Amino acid sequence: MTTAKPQLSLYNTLTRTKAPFVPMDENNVRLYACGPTVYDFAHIGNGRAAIVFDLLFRLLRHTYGAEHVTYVRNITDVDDKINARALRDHPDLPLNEAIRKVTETTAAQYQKDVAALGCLEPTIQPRATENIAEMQTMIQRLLDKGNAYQAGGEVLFAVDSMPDYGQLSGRNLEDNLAGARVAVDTHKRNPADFVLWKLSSEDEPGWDSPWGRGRPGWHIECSAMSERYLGQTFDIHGGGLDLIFPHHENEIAQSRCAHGSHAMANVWMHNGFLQVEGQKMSKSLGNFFTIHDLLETNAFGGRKWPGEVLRLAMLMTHYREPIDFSQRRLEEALRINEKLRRWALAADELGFEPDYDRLSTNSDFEAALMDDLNTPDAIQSLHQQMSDLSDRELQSRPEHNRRLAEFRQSLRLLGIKVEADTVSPLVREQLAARLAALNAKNFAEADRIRNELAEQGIALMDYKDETGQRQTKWEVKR
RNA sequence: GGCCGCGUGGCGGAGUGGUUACGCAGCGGAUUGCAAAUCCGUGUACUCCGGUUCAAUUCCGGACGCGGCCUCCA
Repeated sequence: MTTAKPQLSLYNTLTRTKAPFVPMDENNVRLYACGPTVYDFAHIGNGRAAIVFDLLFRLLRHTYGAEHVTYVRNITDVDDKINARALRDHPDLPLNEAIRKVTETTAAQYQKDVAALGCLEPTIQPRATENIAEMQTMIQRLLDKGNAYQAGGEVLFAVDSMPDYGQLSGRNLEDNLAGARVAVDTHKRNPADFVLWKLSSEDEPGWDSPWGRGRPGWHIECSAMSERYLGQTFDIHGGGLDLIFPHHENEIAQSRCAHGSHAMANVWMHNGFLQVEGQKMSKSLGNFFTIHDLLETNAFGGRKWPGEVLRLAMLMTHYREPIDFSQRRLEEALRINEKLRRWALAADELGFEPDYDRLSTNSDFEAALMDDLNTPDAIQSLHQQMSDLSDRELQSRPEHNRRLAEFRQSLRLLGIKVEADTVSPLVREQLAARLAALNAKNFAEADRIRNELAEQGIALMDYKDETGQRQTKWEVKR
């Protein structure tokens, strides 16, 4: 009996519908996600985006083979916020040096943070500053084709030159004007026109160009880098909901006009926002948390949170829905994670190969993920699997091992990290001493040791083995 | 003002035109020297008002509430 492999379906912001995903080239499935602007620690909202597209990356690798997927996530290291931060933090250094210091340390911190959240490294992580020439080439092409013009010391994209501008966000130019919040720049032909290149003053970073020493606008880098690494048209482009307009809309405008193409990416995916304890996360409300805060400090809920718990807390909700990030939610994720860990460690003791392709996951689990990354449903399957695994009758059959391996693979596909803990030799001695006390029915001594270990965060679980001998399992509390 | 999305039991959270989601917490039980872990059992639900339908939480319309974008933003 063979069951058809579930077909991956994805919700496409461009069409506002869910549809089967058909890659342009099965041997090179291409994904681009907007990465961080490296001027400060990434916050947990950034973390959610990283996790969502990492999961998609994992799922694509699982489906098409790890070597057949290219995932590009850019690092934006040109930005006026970076300049401001450099001036503030390193007033004594020359600007370029100060900027490099800011971008390098921030980028390194970002890599560390998202790795802790269980994110794989993307295939390519290009930096804007390493792709200035590509941006200039694209800008020149847009000028040559009449989609851009120079005015007021800037090169601007002319939205009127693109008849179907606004497709992604579902808004037309009149809608935008109705809001009347678009800054009125007299040098713009249309108030919605946006900057491709702007001149830099002496004390701003800049690159020489045919239009003078300056720096690129915000949107052009993604157009240039995605073309360089993924081609003029590629499969999937992702980012946060807030990027739909103007960022992604403008990327599409630049790329399609420069290439004369019908599409920049076939599928556009956007993850939902998160709130913190029911409120919008903002520095002024004092509920702004970085990934680093959650991982390494007691700022949120008075304790540190393991990366895999944060990841699970995110995946408990479908990626397009809003999340209310709360302490209660993290506590629930922590509990679920402990349970997942126990079964995963049981599987690891049997020594299964950690190889995505060699072992299949549970089919219900996989079907859930293939349905537009329905992670809550996938987690439901994990609960079902654990429930099945604990069935005595199943445990007596060889199939139990296979099911255990499937479960382990499911967790891997989700990117939930599980690593065995270790304890010191001293703790091992205490465990042995306690077991001896138990066998001597010296419960007072046994409880004393148990309490002592509990204070170190080590929880004990007594049981009897097949021969009726007392045994103790331990667990490091997280 | 324009555009987009959401409203499910104490909490988290899928899904469906008619049948138990699931989990966390709670409660009861098994087990345990006591615990912990585990297992078994268990209550509470689909914002409101219309419409379509034999039947709506599920489709349509409206109201109310919440969030996002239109300006830097995951």
